[in-house]
Amino acid sequence: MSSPVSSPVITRFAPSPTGYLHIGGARTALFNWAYARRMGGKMLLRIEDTDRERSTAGAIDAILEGLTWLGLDWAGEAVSQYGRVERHREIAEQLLAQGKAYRCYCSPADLDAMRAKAEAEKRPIRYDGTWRDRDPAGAPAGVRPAIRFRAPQEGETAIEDAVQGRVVIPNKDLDDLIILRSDGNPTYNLSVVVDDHDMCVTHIIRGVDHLTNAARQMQIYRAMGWRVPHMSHIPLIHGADGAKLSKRHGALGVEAYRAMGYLPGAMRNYLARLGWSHGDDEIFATDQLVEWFNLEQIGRSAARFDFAKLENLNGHYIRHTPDAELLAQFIDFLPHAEGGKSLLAQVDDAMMAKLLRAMPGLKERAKTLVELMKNTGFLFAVRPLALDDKAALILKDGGREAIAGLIPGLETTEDWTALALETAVKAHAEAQGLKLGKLAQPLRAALTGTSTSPGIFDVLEVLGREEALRRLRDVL
RNA sequence: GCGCCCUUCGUCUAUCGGUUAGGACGACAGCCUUUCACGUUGUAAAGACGGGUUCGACUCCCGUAGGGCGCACCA
Repeated sequence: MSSPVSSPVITRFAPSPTGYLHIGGARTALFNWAYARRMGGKMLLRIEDTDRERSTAGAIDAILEGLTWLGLDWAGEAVSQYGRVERHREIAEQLLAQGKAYRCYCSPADLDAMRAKAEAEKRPIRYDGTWRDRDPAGAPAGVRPAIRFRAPQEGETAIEDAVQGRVVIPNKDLDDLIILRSDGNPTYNLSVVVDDHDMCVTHIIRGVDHLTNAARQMQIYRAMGWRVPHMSHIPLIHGADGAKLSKRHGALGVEAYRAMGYLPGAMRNYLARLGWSHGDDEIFATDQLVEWFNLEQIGRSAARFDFAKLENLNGHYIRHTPDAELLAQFIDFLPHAEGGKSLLAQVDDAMMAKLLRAMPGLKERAKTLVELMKNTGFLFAVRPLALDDKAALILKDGGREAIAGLIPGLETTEDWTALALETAVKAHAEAQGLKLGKLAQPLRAALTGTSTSPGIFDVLEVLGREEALRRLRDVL
């Protein structure tokens, strides 16, 4: 039992390990985490693995890894719901003993028939209460019964929800749900209530898809005489077309976002703004989120997932992350990126130094780490460089001559720094009566093999005198 | 079919009866410029529809339409 006075806020994230941690789940976790932090409480993690058929160890790993990547930590060990089945059975038996539940001898086939009939007669599809008041003595031999909760049939059940407001559901629309399967295993609605109670959860924050369950769970809380936690049912995230999230739209595991080069900080910021707001604030650090986060400002309508905005935000985070830190994140990211491992294998101390020096120019031009990785291409490239079409054209179209004219001046440049090189090249341009672009683009083509890159003088500097001059001569 | 929920620019949202309905992303245009970006200036862009209530509705109520979620011996 929780203490009556100023009990600490305890939230929980309770995913079922039947797949990866998808974006909706990630946001639910974020809200639970942020709220717990805001209130000085803690978030627990419970794996809802009572469905032995569909739960996998791989999914559990993916969820834990996803949360960790996102920087969302939880208090204590993750709780396995399945590990608590005995306790769940105990409560089911208790309910049974108190007459608040009863044995149902209907077979799955019976129930299918019941549903089919209801559908044919255009009646709501619900359990018809066949065994609700029937004497178990008349039970068919050899049939193992399930245990059903004896739900109130009259009146209504109201949910006081911090997000949805007061939601009232007529009890006649809630049937007698099975709490213990005929094989003796508990079902979700029973397990959740028992666990949330036993774990002293004070605030439940989850998707609205659980709203109806909330009503059934409330009835179980009442039957047990337990205190009902505060509820917040947050709206779902939809795809760009407004329909259910599909793989194309973002119903990917968070590891996919990681592989696409999004920063965890940017993800947190983006996810926080999906359904929650703090005035006109768009970009805020996680500390700020924790300080501001509340339940009142969570909206009630579903939000569409918008990659363009995520990308913009991610670009902002990349640009504003200090070079060394960003480099560290980039290195961590490489193993998760397509083609990143082979690149990582080429990273030695010298390359790290180059990457660090190139980072200011690189991060200005990347919205994702994947883009940043692509833009490091000129650093990893080996001579003679492969030229793309545009670069080849630039060199063909007077570029070679421009470079030939430039080399002597570069060779004699004492100080191989962006600043000195810029001075030298500009002086040459002026002397020859050329626009800077007529020299810069050929340099870029020869130095990077492409027509776009960071500032050309930075490229020259980062590459170093020897390598840069070699690349230039290669092209003549 | 039954129940519940939702509806402000293309998208995310602010507004908690009185605003020229604000911001952000995206779009478009300009500036900056050695490319690409960044940055910067500006433009277009919204209260689903119909009734009420009120001196006054985006805001409150009802209805309609559209959308979402739920209705398993899944979670």
